[in-house]
Amino acid sequence: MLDPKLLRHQLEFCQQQLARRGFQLDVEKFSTLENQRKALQVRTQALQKERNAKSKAIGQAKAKGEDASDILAAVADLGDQLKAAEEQLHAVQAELNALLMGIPNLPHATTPDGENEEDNQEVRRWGEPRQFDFEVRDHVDIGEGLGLLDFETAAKITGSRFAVMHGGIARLHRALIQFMLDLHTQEHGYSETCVPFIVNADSLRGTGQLPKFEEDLFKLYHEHDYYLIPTAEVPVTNIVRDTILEKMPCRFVSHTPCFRSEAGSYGKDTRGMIRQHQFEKVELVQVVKPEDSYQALEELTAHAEEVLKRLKLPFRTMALCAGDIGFSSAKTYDLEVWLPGQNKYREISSCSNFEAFQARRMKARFRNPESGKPELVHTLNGSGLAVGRTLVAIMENYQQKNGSVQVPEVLQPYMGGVSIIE
RNA sequence: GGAGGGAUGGCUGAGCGGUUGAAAGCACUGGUCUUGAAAACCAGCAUGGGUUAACGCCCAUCCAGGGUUCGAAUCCCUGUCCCUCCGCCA
Repeated sequence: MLDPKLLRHQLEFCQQQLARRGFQLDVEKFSTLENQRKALQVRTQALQKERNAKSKAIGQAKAKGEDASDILAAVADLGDQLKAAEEQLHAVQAELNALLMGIPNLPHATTPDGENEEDNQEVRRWGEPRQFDFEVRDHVDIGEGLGLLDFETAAKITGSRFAVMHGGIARLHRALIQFMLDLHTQEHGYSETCVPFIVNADSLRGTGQLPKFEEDLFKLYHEHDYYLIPTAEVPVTNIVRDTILEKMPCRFVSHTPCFRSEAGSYGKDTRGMIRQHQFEKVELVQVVKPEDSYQALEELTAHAEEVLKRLKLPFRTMALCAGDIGFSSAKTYDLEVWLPGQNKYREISSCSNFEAFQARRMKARFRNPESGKPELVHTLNGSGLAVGRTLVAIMENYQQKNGSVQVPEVLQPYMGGVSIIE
C-alpha cells in the first residue's frame, strides 16, 4: 500500500509515477473519497467528543448524588447522530481502503522507463553459452530419453503442468535444494527457515497477492480462507507482520514448494517443466532499515547470481522496466539463465525491493534507536533460485551427445559423488 | 471430535459499568549521587489516526466483529487464537 499521506499531499506526483508503470490512478475518485473521509471524520470525532464530555458529566453528577436528568435529556438524540455519522465514515473508509489496496507501488527512480519486457535493460552478463557439436535437445527430450522425467504419468495422477521425476533427476533436484540452502546459510548470512505452505488471506494481503490476484492462487476447500502458497515470500515475509522489530536486519532463506494456478497463461510454456502448477523454490527474504534497502537489493541479487556462477550456468541480469515490475515492487532485477534447448535466456530468479509497500500493509516496523519511535521496515525478496528451472538449465547446458547429463562439480558431493546421470 | 480455562502497553501482571489510556513490577531513556561503574533515589516512557506553521488540541484502540447503555477493559452474542484434560492420529 502506498502512504496515504503521500497520495493526499502529492497526488499529481503519484499519478505520474504510477503512469510510468501503466497504471491509471483515478485521481478524481480518490479526491472525492478523501474529501468525504475528512469531513466525516471531523464530524464523527466532534460528536464523539461531545458524547464523552456529557457522559463524564453524568458520571460526576451521579457520584455527587446530584440529579443528572438534564444532561441525560441533552444527550438523548446524540446517539443516533453519532451512529449515522460513524456508519457513513466506515462506508467511505472501506471504499477508500479498497481503492488504496488496488494501487501498485511507485517505481523507484532507478527503475527504467518502458512498457513491457521488451524494454527491460540488461545490467550485466556472465558466462558464455556452450558450443555444441551435436544437435541440442531440450530438457523434455533429455529427461524422457533417460526415462527419468515423465509428464504423461503426472497428467494421469493430476493433470497438465505437473511432472514426475525419478532416479538421478529426482536426486539432482534434491541436491540443488541442499546446495542452495547451504550456500546462503553458510556464506551469505541467511537464517534457514521452514514455514507453513498454507497461508490465510491476511498474509496474502500483507505481501500484495490479495485482493487483486486471487485467480493466480489455489484456494483450499476449507472452513477458513486458506490458500496454497504461490511463493515462500508470503509466509516468510509475514513472519514480521504486526511486529515491532528490535533487531535488524533479518535475513531468511526458505525452501518451499510453490503453487500457482497459471490462469491466463494457457498455451504458454506448455512443454516441459518451465511453467508448472507446482514447483520448488529456495527463497531469500530480507527485512531491513529503509536507508539500507537498495544496498540490500544489490547484495541479494548477487547472492542469487552466485548460485548460477557456482553451477557455471551462463546468465544475464535484467533491470525490469516500470511497465514490467510486479504489483508490490519498486525495483526488480530478473536473472535469466541460458537455455540451449530454447536458444534463449529465461527467467530463473526475480529479486525485488518492495520498500515500505508490504510493510505498511503488514504493519511491520522496527524501533528507530534515534527517535525511539516505530518506523516501517523495508522488505525484499528474491529467488535463490527456482529449483525446477535450475534443473532444466543443468539438463540442457550439461547434456552429452549420448543423452546423458553431467553433474556440475559443486553438486557432486550432494549426489554421493555421482558425476553423470545416464 | 468432547469438556473446561484464558487473551490487558516492549515483557510480566492488577483492574467495583462512571475523571482508567489503564495500578504495580521488569526493561528502556534522562537526571542526582560516584573518580568511573553498580546500587539507591527522582523523572520520563503505548500504538494508530485527525487537525495545526508549530506548541498543542482532539478521536480511536485493553484479541476481532457485533450488541446493551448517557457511558464498556469491565455486561451479552459471534468469531479467531492460545492453554489444560479426554478421544483420535503422522
